Amino acid sequence: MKLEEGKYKFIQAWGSLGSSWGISKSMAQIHALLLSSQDGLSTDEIMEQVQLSRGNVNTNVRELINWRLVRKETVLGERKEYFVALHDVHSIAQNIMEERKRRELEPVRRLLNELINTKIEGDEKEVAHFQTLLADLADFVHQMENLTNLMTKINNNNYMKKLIKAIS
Amino acid sequence: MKLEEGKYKFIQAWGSLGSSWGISKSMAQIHALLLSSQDGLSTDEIMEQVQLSRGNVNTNVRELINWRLVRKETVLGERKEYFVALHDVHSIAQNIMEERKRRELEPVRRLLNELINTKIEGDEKEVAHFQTLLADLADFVHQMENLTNLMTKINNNNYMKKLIKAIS
DNA sequence: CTAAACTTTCAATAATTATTGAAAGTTTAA
DNA sequence: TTAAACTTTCAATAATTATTGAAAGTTTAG
Repeated sequence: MKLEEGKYKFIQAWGSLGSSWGISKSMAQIHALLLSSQDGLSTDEIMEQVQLSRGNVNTNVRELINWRLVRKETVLGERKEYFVALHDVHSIAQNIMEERKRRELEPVRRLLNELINTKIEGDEKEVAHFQTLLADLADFVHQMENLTNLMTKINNNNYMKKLIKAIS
Repeated sequence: MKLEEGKYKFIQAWGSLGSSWGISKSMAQIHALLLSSQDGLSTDEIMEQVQLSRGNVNTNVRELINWRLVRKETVLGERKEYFVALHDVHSIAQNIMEERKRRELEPVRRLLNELINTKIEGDEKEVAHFQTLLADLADFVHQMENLTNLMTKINNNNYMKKLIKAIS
């Protein structure tokens, strides 16, 4: 298989996988393209290689920058911006985990805290059940946050990585 | 706040959070309703309480059953089916992690393995970069799987839970 | 300044995904 | 059997989300 063919396959597949990750196809495709390119690419190069509109590329590249998965790079003497992916898989993983924590866990925690701090009236047994549910969920969120932190530790520590493997 | 109001709030909020989890709003709402009800509910009761069509409730309840988050229950002498949520938060978490592993990680692994097992031709340096990327991603997927397994262990082991907290 | 070379925005549109509800299917009691 | 009491399916439709592309905005060189 030619390299171009491999990259193409990777980009397309990453795109459709993106959907099941709750990430837009374009964003995933652009990310895959930048991951597989050692050097940075310009907006026009991205547009051409993944066949997307200028607006789409602009929006999704900026979203990738928000996720800290891509950064801008400028070449001395050129006006154009080039975009380079973060290539270290551990850092990629860490940034994705952190972003997910922020997007998925924090809103849940806000909701739970709000309800936990409200006095609830009604049938004693049912109220107790509901409050137990809230407390358990809050506990779970907390545990997930711990796990995310652990993940970060693993990335920075090969010994930790082995420990995880050993106790898993 | 009245219990009904609290439940209602929880159900609505869980529904919109569901979207950011890549789960349909209806499924998340039904799940929230069943979680907050100690006893099982029939299709008609669910329809009424979350204001959804029969088809929608049927589809999403079955999806919740697929995720192992809900089970059917029958009452002796009644034809109707009742649906009960799994109420143990640790088991819920475990089932969600496993389902996500199956849906999100396994397809990635398939893709990576396919590309890793293909001979790729092209500029030596670029091929090397691409293959490093594939290998790194495969390693990451593997690590995520380990982490999921660890999660399972934590659920079943309070000592482990403390250990995680300690090393995080 | 002005124009060229870019980047960003956003209303319109397309694509995808979720939801409905009526019809078909199934099970059980009599 | 038949009919009542359910559950399931699925084509039509609605709702949501992603994408386009042209216009507006910004920056820099001359």
